[in-house]
Amino acid sequence: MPSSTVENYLKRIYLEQQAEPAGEIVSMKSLAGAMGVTPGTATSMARSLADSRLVAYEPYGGVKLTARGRTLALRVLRRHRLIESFLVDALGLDWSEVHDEAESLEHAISDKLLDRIDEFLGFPSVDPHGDPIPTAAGEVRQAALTALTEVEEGAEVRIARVLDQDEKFLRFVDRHMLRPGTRARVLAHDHAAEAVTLQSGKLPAVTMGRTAAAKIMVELIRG
Amino acid sequence: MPSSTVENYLKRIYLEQQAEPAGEIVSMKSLAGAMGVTPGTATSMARSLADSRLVAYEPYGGVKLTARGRTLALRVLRRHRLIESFLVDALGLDWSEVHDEAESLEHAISDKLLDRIDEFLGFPSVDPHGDPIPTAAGEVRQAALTALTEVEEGAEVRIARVLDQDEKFLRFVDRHMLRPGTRARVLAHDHAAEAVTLQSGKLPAVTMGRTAAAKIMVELIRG
DNA sequence: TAATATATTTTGATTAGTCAAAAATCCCTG
DNA sequence: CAGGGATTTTTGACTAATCAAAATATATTA
Repeated sequence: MPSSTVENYLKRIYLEQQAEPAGEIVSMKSLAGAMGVTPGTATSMARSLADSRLVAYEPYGGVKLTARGRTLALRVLRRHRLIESFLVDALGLDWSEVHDEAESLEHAISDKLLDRIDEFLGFPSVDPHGDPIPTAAGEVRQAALTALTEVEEGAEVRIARVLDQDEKFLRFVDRHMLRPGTRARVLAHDHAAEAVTLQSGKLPAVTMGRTAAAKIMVELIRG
Repeated sequence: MPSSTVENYLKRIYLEQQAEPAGEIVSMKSLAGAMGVTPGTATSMARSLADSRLVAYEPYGGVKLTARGRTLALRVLRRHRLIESFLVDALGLDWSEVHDEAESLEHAISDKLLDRIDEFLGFPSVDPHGDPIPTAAGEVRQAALTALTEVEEGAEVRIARVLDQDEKFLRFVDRHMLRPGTRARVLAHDHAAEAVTLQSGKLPAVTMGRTAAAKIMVELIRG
C-alpha cells in the first residue's frame, strides 16, 4: 500500500493537473512548490512514482498521473472530502478549520470507517466547500459551474464552490454570507479596478478583487 | 513532536509496565515482542528514547518511562480510548472492531478535534472495553476492580472491564452478554478444571478457563 | 562455579524521504 | 542561433526505522 507521502504526492499532482490544464502536465517546479520540497526531491519522487506506474514521467518532461495514479489520487481526495464533511456535519466544526485535520486523517482512516461515514452523511456528492466527492469507484461527478468573474452584471447566482482552503479566505467568505448554497446577486464588474461587487441576503454589498472572485464558483439562477 | 513510532513505543511500554509490575521495568524481549520488531531494534529505540528523556534505560537493565514519557504515553492512550468510544457511540461500530482503527487514528487526530469528541461524548471516564480514559492533564482515574477469578461463588457482579482487545475474544464476550455494564452471577469455580462458570441475563450459563476469566474485571454488587 | 541457555547489544546494511549544492539541460530572447 | 536565465537532474549526505546475524553479557542449572 502507498505511504502517506506517496498519497500526498498523487493528490497534489491531481490537483495541479486540474489547476493548470496545459496538457495536464505538472512541472517539477510546481510539484516541488505544491509539496513544499526542493526540486531535487520532486524529481526523485517523480522517478519513484514512475517506477510504481503511478505517473508517466520523462526527464525534463514533467509528470502526469496514469490511470492507476489517478484512481489512487481520487481515493485520497474522497477520504479527504468525506472527512471534512463529517467534521462539519457531525461534530459541528467550522468549515474553515477542517482542512488541516482532514489532511492528516485522510491517511489513517480505513475503508470500512469511511463507508460508515459516507452512509451516515447520506452519500453526499460535495463537501462543505462545494468540492465534489469522488465515488468509491473513482469517478468525479462535477456540475458545470461558472466563475464569479464570468457572470454578467445583475445576474442572480447560487454559490456552489469555493476553490481555496485558506482559513482567512474562508472566513472572509463566511463574513459576507457567501458559503456554498447561498444566493447572491452580482451588482457590478469594475474592469478597470479588476473588482466584482456582489450582495447576499440582507448584508451590505461587498467588493472583491478578480483573483478572489475567480475562486468563487456559482450556478446561474437567472442570467 | 514525537513520531507515531515513538508514540507507539511509549504506549506499549506503558501498557507493559502495567501488565508486569515486576519493578515496572520492561525488558527488551517483551518490548520487542509487543512491538513486533527484532530485539536489536528494541535496543536501539530504547537508547533513542532515553536520549529524548522519555525513558530511563541502562544497558541490560530494561526500560522504564520517565514522567515525561508517561505523560506522552497517557496522551496517546487518551486519544486511543476516546476514539474507540466515539466510533462505537457516534457511528455505531462494534466494540470488537474499533481497536485497529483507533490504533491508526490516534496518531493523526488533533487536540482540538479530540476535545470536541470528548465533549460530544459527555466526557466519559471509560471506553467501551471499560478501560479508563486518561484526563487531558494526564491522570488515570481507575476504579478498584476484581478479576473474575477472584470472585466468590454465588456473587453477583457487574462486568466492568475486558482486558483484551482481540476481536475473537470480544465476540465471545458479546455472545454471552458479558459486556461492561451488564450484571452476571458467578455460579462456580472449578479449581481442578481451572474454570469459572457464570451466567448473565436469561442466557444459559457459560464456563470459561482461568486465563479467559482473568481478563474480565468486575465490580461486586453483593459478595 | 563452570557450562549452557537466554537475553541483549553491536555491526553492517537497507529503504524512504529529505536537503544543499553542483552539473546538466532546456528554452526564450535578442 | 547563441547566450543566459530558468528549470531540472545528479550527487553526496543525512535521519528514522528497520532487519539479520555476529558478538557479548547475564542468568540458570547442573
